Amino acid sequence: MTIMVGLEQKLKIAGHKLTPARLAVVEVLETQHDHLNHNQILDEGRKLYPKLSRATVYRTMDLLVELQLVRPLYLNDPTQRFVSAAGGHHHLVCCKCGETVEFEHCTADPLAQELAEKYGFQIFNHLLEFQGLCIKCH
Amino acid sequence: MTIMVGLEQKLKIAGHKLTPARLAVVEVLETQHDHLNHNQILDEGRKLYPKLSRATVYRTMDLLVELQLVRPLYLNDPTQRFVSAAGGHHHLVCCKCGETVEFEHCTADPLAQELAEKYGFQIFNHLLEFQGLCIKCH
DNA sequence: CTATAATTGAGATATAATCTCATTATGGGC
DNA sequence: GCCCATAATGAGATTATATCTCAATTATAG
Ligand SMILES: [Zn+2]
Ligand SMILES: [Zn+2]
Ligand SMILES: [Zn+2]
Ligand SMILES: [Zn+2]
Repeated sequence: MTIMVGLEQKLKIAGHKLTPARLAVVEVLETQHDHLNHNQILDEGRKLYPKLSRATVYRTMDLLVELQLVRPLYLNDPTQRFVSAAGGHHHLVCCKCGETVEFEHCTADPLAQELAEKYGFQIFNHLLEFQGLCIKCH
Repeated sequence: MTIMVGLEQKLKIAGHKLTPARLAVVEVLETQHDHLNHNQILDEGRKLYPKLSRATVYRTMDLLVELQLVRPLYLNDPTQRFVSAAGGHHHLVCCKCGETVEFEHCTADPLAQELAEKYGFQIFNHLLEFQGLCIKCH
């Protein structure tokens, strides 16, 4: 999640303690790829800080979600995964084999504007996910 | 999921047996509201067919997903929920209180076309979800 | 009606998420 | 630098969700 820079700063500014456990989690998010789930964050985090506990991973991710630095996402298995909360997230998912392609070009922003006005929402980001069959599966 | 008509027919056409357990699940999907999870389908289904087992609910939903009559979705809790696979699904979700608004107008279709060509996907439907704060939470 | 293969239910098992509570350690105040 | 209040932690128990196993049942074609 290399887009996720300065998580440490942001935690501090928000008045939270910079404990080794949190720093390990944050380090993982900043250096590893996107879409990690709690277990993967735990495993990677323990390489940096072996005492790291599962509960702390869950708690730290809750905190980061609350601060809107990160957001949860489900792909093709029943675990919650995390991506940067900045900007949109765009997937093409194959219903059969689960292959996932990410794409960049997206037309959601004008719509976001419109919806924000219509419903009084303040919109930060979005997920646009297309389901279908990949080239190998049809 | 009142859009979901004729599930029964479609199961039969696809060569699957019309057992009372399946009929109960299908009846629930056709008469209750959207976004039910496995547990809710089980509870409702048992009102129609008390012997209905949890495993059969999971299996039937797997089958309906495979036949692309229904598709899974995660909202603000860790349970898989189901909506009609027809057309798109469009949400505005409040990160704080979880309030979910559904909207209709959507601009994803031209993009779907473009992506289908670019990546060789055959696209059936999509999910467009905006995250933000609802009017009460900001 | 019968044969057969698909389907089922019950419960065991596996995996994911949450909770509890005694212990530890950060960071502000001095 | 030291102390203290309080936030934060870790270990393990608990709960919730999902998957698997297998003997028994049953829908349907013929
Ligand atoms: Zn595929
Ligand atoms: Zn977008
Ligand atoms: Zn919906
Ligand atoms: Zn749409």
